[in-house]
Amino acid sequence: MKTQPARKTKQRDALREVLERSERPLSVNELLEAAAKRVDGLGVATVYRTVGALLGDGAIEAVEIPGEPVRYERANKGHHHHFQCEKCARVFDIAGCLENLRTLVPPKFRIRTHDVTLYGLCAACAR
Amino acid sequence: MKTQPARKTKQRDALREVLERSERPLSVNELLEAAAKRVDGLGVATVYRTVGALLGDGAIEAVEIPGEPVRYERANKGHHHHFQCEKCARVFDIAGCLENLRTLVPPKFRIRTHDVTLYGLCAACAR
DNA sequence: GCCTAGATGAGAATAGTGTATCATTATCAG
DNA sequence: CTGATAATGATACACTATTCTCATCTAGGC
Repeated sequence: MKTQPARKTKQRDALREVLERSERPLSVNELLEAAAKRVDGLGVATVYRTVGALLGDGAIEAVEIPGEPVRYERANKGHHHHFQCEKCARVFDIAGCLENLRTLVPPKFRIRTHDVTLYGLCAACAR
Repeated sequence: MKTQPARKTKQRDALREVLERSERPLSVNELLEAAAKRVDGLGVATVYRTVGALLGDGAIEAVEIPGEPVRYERANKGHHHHFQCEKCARVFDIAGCLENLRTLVPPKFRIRTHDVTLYGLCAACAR
């Protein structure tokens, strides 16, 4: 998988912009759907290719939740975690993080990263 | 998916026992591999069926980590989370949990559950 | 405007998981 | 011991997510 040699196209612009403007992580399908409104006939392959390139550039990051398709979001949001609504299945960012994680593991274990995902109902679905 | 009408077989015993004795969550393949040592010719279908029944009984619980096959572990361990070694890919239990999660989400959101997964090197791989 | 290599889109191909089918085997009540 | 029927195992099938192929299109240097 090599870096895309760069050429400005409307499909890439559309995808980049959708990702840039979204306040929550989007799956490939959500991306396709949203970007297809701007570029007619947009295909999945292009979405995958562009997402791959953006990941390579470090412009976006993957958000993985078990049993769910991978979602992507802007990389410049700082450390945060996610919340998935059990009703509408959308994923939201949540600010902040727990910092006493180190204390949880046995002494010889080395922690490099961590994921925290909360599940429940989002504001819209909770009423 | 209905409850299995119960009949004692060596394959079920083997699977139940492997799960019972394992100190860490096991995937279907790990289960198959481990139980096949006791019951020759054990098939995947039986593993899936048995796991399904045990889940239904509440005897085991699913442990899901993004991009990884689902693992299963005894349900009577109490609340805890998991650690995955980035080298050997095994998953370990970690005791304890962060309790100030409620403070992280916007006020209208309702939290029902949460997952915390740490990644790094296990004691064996860290040296 | 022309040309070429990069980019695209449609669909085929792949990979990983889990379920359904069905002939055979084995449990266990009587 | 025997028979009814649940359980098994091999395999086909279904699904989803992602990659590949390749003919066609197009951005952009000249």
